[in-house]
Amino acid sequence: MSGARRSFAGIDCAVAQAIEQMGDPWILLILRCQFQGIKRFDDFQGHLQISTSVLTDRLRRLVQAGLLRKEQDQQDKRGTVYLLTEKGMDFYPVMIALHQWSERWEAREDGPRLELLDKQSREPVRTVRVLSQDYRELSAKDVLALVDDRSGEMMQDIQERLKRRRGDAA
Amino acid sequence: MSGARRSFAGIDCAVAQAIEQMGDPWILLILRCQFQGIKRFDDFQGHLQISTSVLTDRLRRLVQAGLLRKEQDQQDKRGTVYLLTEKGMDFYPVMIALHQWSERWEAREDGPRLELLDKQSREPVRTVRVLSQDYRELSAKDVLALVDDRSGEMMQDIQERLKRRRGDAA
DNA sequence: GGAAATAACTTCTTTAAACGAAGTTAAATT
DNA sequence: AATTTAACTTCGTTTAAAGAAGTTATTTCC
Repeated sequence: MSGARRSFAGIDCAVAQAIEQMGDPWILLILRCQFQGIKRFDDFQGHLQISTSVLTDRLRRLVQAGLLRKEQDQQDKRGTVYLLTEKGMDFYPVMIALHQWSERWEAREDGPRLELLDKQSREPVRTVRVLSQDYRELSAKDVLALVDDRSGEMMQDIQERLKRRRGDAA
Repeated sequence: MSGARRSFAGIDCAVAQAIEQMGDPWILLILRCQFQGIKRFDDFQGHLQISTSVLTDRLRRLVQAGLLRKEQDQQDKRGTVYLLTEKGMDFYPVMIALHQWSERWEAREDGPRLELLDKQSREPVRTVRVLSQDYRELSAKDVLALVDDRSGEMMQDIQERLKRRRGDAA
């Protein structure tokens, strides 16, 4: 981004918070590499063709956000390894959901690039979905997003706008 | 982004493709609004405090990418409604996974901002996870990412790098 | 043990895309 | 007919991204 890089920190919404940290192409690509087992500065660079200054910046941000931690490489003391924290590993469902969405809608004609198999059973993993307690697949229209009373004006503002439009319109 | 806006289109990887389209804060925030039922230009602007030029651009991109479609508002013929396509609706699991991840790691001290309930049962939706066929929760280390033979050099390059490092190191 | 190589950065300059503000067009309400 | 409103477009400025070159501290090679 440029102009004046906006902050979404003020928006009282979990997704906006997440986007504040993760809504950057390089951040997401670096994390994707992590899930493939890439841990070192040079390997990120070799794979992603990212400039050193940007890579440094994004790794720093990821460490600051608590998704990665820095450690000295035990094999080569010069080296540094960037390892996923629990918070970082917990991002895995988002990454896989993104991967599967992309495979569904931007698929190459000659089949999937990458198959994700459960190591234990050797079967493909399930498609990541929003599920009910009894495992029904839910779409957006099946889900009620209940705004908590304590929420800021932001969320309630939306609901009022929509109410006004539906009710008073025409 | 600036300098020279990088394209990830060349990277032969589903996630990179997805990030090419969706790895932008405004794109994600607009889509989040969509899932909340916001459909009109002014409502996006009122909610997100996004400048008109950027909003125009991002809506255009979303239409071009096939996640939204433009239609004339039936109530007010001046108006335009932006509606989710099937591809757009299919992004829902990614959004909810992101939401839940954020609630887990950036939670406010006074509880969740938004509760997601299954309309049918009124119970909370399940946490979005990567699941095996028999519904075991899988983390990254439980999943084998099998690279297809037909994949480009990119993916295989990673595997070779890692092999070399493990094998020939020390 | 000294020289060359390598890992992981910093610093610097250039560039172009993103941002915000103000202006525009066309439809609808008064 | 005049005013308001929706949905943009245009324009100038800002600023982060890219890329190249330089830096420091190990480590391997001879």
